[in-house]
Order: sequence, then C-alpha cells, then structure tokens
Amino acid sequence: MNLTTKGKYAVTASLDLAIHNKKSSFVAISSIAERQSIPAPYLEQLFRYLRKAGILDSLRGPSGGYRLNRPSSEIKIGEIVSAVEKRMDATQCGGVGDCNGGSKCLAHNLWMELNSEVDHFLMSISLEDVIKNETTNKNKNLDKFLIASG
Amino acid sequence: MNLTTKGKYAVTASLDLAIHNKKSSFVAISSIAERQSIPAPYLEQLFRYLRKAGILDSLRGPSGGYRLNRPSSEIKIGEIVSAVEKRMDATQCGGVGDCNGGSKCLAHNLWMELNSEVDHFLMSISLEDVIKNETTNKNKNLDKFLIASG
DNA sequence: TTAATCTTGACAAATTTTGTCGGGAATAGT
DNA sequence: ACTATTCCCGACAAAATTTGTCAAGATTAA
Repeated sequence: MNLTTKGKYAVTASLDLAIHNKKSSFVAISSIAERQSIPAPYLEQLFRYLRKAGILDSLRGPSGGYRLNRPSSEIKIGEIVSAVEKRMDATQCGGVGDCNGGSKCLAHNLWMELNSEVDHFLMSISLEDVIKNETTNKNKNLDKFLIASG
Repeated sequence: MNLTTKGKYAVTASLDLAIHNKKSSFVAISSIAERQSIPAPYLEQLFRYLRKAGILDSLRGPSGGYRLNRPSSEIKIGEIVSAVEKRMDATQCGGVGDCNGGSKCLAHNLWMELNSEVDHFLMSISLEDVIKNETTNKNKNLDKFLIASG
C-alpha cells in the first residue's frame, strides 16, 4: 500500500480546483502549483492521469487550464488517489491469493480487510466534503480531529 | 503512507511465530523464512526492529531463535507494522500542520483522519485475532472476506 | 499573429526498498 | 574447552520507485 506525494499532490490540487470552480472557468496549472506549493511540471504530469480518468477537463490556450469534470460532490478522494497511485492495494498478490508459494500467506485476509477499510473511507468522501470539512460520520474518531484542527 | 513488504514480512513472520509458539521454545529465523518464503537475511534485519520494539525475544546458540515476548493476544498488528515501516503517517508534515508554506495544506485534516482510521484498524487486531480469523467486528465489510477466504 | 496554455515523451536525480555479505558474539551439547 | 548453531551488527549494493525536469509540439483566445 502506497500513498505518496503523488496522491497527496493530486488531491490537494483537485481541492484547489474545487475551490476555484466558479462558473465554468478553467484554472491554469501554474496558479494551482504556486498556491499549493507543488512543482508545476510535476503537477502537469499528474493531471494527465486525472484527465484520462475522467476526473478533470482541460482547455488549451490563453485563459485555458483545468476544471473538474463533475460537481465536486460527485468526485471521491479515492478516485483521485487510485488514478495516480500504482498500488493502494495492501496485499502482495493483488488479491489473487498466491502470496506464499501458490496459496495465501498467513496475513492475506488481514490485508484484504485493510484494503476494504481504506477503500471505503476514501470512497466515502468527496472533494466537497473535505472543503466543508464534513467528511464522514461513520468515523467515530473524527470529532477530535476536527476540534484539534480548529 | 507506506505499507511495503517490510511490514508485511514482519507481520507474516510474527504470525508464524505465534503459531509455533508451543511451550517457551525458540524458533530459528531460517525455518520461519523457509515456511513463509521470506529471504532469511532480510528477515533477520527486520527482526532486529521487532526485538528493539519489545515485541520479540531471542536466544542465541543451538536450539536458539526467536519467540514472542508477550501472548499473541497482546501483540497488535499496528505495533509490528510501525516497528519496521518508516512512515505509516499519511500527512506530509508528520501531523505538525506546516504542509503548505507554514500552514496546513487543503488535505491536512483528511490525511489525519485516514491516519486515525488505519491506526485504529491495525491497533484493534492482535496476532491471535488473525490466526483465529476473527479480527474485528467493527468492520461491517469483514464477513464477505471471511466467507470468500473459506 | 501572438502569447498563453495544455500535451507528450523522454530523461535524470534522489530516495527508498529490498536485499546481500562477512565477521563477531553467545550458547547448548559434548 | 571445543564445536556447531544461531543470533547480532554494520556496511554495502542492486533494483524499483518516486520525484521531478525538459524540450518540442498542438491548440486556442484575443
């Protein structure tokens, strides 16, 4: 399982897009990169994936840029992450079950559950949720973090 | 956030130890490595961390090896993972909150919640739980995996 | 036409993971 | 005391991945 700056940059940049989503205007990569302290050429590369995944829409030329392809309430964090990260899967075998000489390793089911846990979490939260800082109510431990974060 | 073979090997090997935990006998690294298809010298390296973390106990010499330092019901998966993995933390800032030019990035709270989610999951499951395939009841999606895994 | 911006592919540096190796130290059994 | 077994430690090295960079091209608005 891997969540690197790749996925984090992608989510942060998408959040930036969601915030600057007024009308149907496009936002230039350079301005997102500057606001969010992300190397612009790197972000460019990441946005390719998001575009291919149907999450973003783009327009070239002056006053061009990127915008969300759907309302921010309909774009889940999990979509963004899995569009850019190779292996959010925690199993070694990709879920197939041949992680120890053709059969399942002792921890196979454990990692499958962790997968499920993380997937459900990330797929239950939309860009809009994060911006409104609502996220999900399923998480009993959420409150203290919201409080802690002011 | 990172869960690599390092953490997976450590958990699998610990499970193997928990299973071969009869009496107070020690189990040699070589036998664990062979059973679980883990490179022995690499596992040796990982066991150093687990020993330092107080999870394992060792004895040198013939019929020496490793054993759990506590009952398998009192060793949580989360302990093992964080003993060997550098950054299970999903935030870029280590939770400090300076992830974007001194203040919090847009996704800061989100990653803090993900941390909490994963931590609680991994710290709620003991080696014994995994062996008995019980894990936790908090996870509503558990059942299908247990069924799927026969 | 021109300037702005995305688009693409290739390349490269840095970091991390995934090991390997050799020698040393302790211990049980003889 | 000797020997075989095993842990112990530090250093090293290969491979993979992450984290970028760059140059040239295509599209579009004004």
